[in-house]
Amino acid sequence: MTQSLPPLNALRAFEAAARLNSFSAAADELHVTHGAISKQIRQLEDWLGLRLFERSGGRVKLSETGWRYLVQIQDGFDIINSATAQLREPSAQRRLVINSTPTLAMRWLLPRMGDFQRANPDIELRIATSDRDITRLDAPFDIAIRRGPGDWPGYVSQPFLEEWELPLMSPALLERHPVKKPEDLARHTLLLADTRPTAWPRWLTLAGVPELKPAASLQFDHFYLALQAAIDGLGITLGPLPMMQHELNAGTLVAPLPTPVVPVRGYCWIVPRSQMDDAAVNAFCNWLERCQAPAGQSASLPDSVSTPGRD
Amino acid sequence: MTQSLPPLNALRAFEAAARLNSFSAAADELHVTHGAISKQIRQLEDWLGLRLFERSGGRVKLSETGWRYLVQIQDGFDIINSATAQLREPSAQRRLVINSTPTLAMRWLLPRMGDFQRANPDIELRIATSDRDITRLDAPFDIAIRRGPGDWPGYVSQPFLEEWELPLMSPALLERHPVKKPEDLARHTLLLADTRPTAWPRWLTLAGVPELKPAASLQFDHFYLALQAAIDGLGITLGPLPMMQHELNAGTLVAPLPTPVVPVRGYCWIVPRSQMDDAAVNAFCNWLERCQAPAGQSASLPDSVSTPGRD
DNA sequence: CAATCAATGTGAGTTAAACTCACAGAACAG
DNA sequence: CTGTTCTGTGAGTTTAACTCACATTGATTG
Repeated sequence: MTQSLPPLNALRAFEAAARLNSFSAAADELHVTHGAISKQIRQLEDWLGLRLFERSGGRVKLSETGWRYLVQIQDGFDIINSATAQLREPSAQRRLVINSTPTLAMRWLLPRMGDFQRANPDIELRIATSDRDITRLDAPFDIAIRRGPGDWPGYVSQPFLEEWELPLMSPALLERHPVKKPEDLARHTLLLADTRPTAWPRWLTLAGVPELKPAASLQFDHFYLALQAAIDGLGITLGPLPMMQHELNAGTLVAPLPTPVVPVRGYCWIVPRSQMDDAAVNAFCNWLERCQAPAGQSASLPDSVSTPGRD
Repeated sequence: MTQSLPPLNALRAFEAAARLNSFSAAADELHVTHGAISKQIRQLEDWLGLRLFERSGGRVKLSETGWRYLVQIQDGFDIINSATAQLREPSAQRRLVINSTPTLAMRWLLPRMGDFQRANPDIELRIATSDRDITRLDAPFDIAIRRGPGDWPGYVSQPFLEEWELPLMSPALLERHPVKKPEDLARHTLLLADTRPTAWPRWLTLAGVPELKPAASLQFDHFYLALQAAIDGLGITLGPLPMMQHELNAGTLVAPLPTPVVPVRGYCWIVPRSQMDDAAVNAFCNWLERCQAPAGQSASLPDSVSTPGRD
């Protein structure tokens, strides 16, 4: 957490000077003397053990290192700043705010949400997306959706969707570069996502090829991009079922290797305990629980994928 | 920026005490006395003009307000913390890092990226997504893609994709609720995205119905979700062309009202000046510039959309 | 060229924030 | 009841932040 924070006041002086590219302008902004700024920045540089500014002839120029540092800490200060501003001006919230992981929103919620809209025309929604742990969210929400089960004190949560993973790719790619056994993946581009760092290593291990090196890899920060890349034929992703069942049924994606099918954590809705009496919240959660896809729809698989017992 | 930051040292004491739910534990962690923590938190509360903890009988309990504040400022501190840690341990980067807006990644880059892969099999990519201004990014990148033109000192930028907007919806929704003139939008759900706050007001104004109120609205933090919601038949979004031309051609989406077509800022690639000699960077930028869709493909429009002069 | 200006650097001194210490009060457990 | 643990607070101490005045440097101007 805060175990190795630099001197914060000095950091503040640095941010201003770096942004303004001028110690005296920073001094003006912070209502101190230029000498104070000069010293604070020196202090910070000494603390860090490196130079953040290049100095020449009574002028300073932000170094490359300093610039990289600036763009990062600015975010930190901005967040603190806006958190503080929000604290001072309470905002009224009128619509149901759902905070979902992006992939689940794209591939599970939106395709089915027409049903919710028709059943609840008086409930307006806002969908915000994040992979963050709910305790780390910037904005309040009525319902969050995350992988679970999890430990969320002060919240009520309930699983509503299970998940297991297996390789998915586009039919066109499969036709161009057939995949009949796990070893064939070595000739492919694997699609990786920051949010699921252990997915491929785990699958490859269970498939008996832990040392397999792909021909190439394409990295994404979010999984929904990896899924879209698979649909666009860029490579092979580990795909979640039943979330992608619709794409399998439609033939947009195929599962070339039906085993191993790796069970992973599913999804839970998470609601602040204080919101549990809200009718709209309850309507949405009930709807989530009723969304499970019918079992055993595997017509488009090369072989029949055994779907683990769900009845 | 940093104009209204609370006393940072006090804030740090608050974060520790709130996280640990104990002033004395916070004192231990920060290597000060409990009295110091008590006073710092008092100072912060006075500065803010509100109570962050509920006190009873020599015990403290984080208030609801305090909790909301905690989860937000923790992010800020975490960012500063990890920026500082990164500064101290340089990390080697090996692949071309593209930082794109999510919508452009999903709808323009990924569908075409197979071409880039085939032409450049030795260039591995990482796609990160963000709507932030490039000066506010957490992580370094080789190439950023943002709406432009913009003012990016220290960078080289080049427009590569123009854009204009008009309403898009799914054919199924159009059939269910026909749209023949702008006023008909009043019976529909409009899809809104934080990243394009003025899009609908501007379009409605140009369409001559500035006061139009939709039957409902569905809000998203990101535009790519609004586009997916339109494809899933949840409502009408303002859709960008030529980005969504493929969906129009395929009949996944239709444009019920061909005018007004609103020109908006297009996209530029943005590269740090220091990276301009990199062959991989140049290959990607050149590819971006060659990606323009062929002009005049409007077979799926109810009426022929006049595509502004592009030849 | 010299003079001027604007910028940062720095030592000594001053001020204000941060902190300690010791005592106080409250709640809980045994 | 006593002992323990926790936060609260006034007085005093320490330290970080700051000012002030002078110094240095490079750019600009005449």
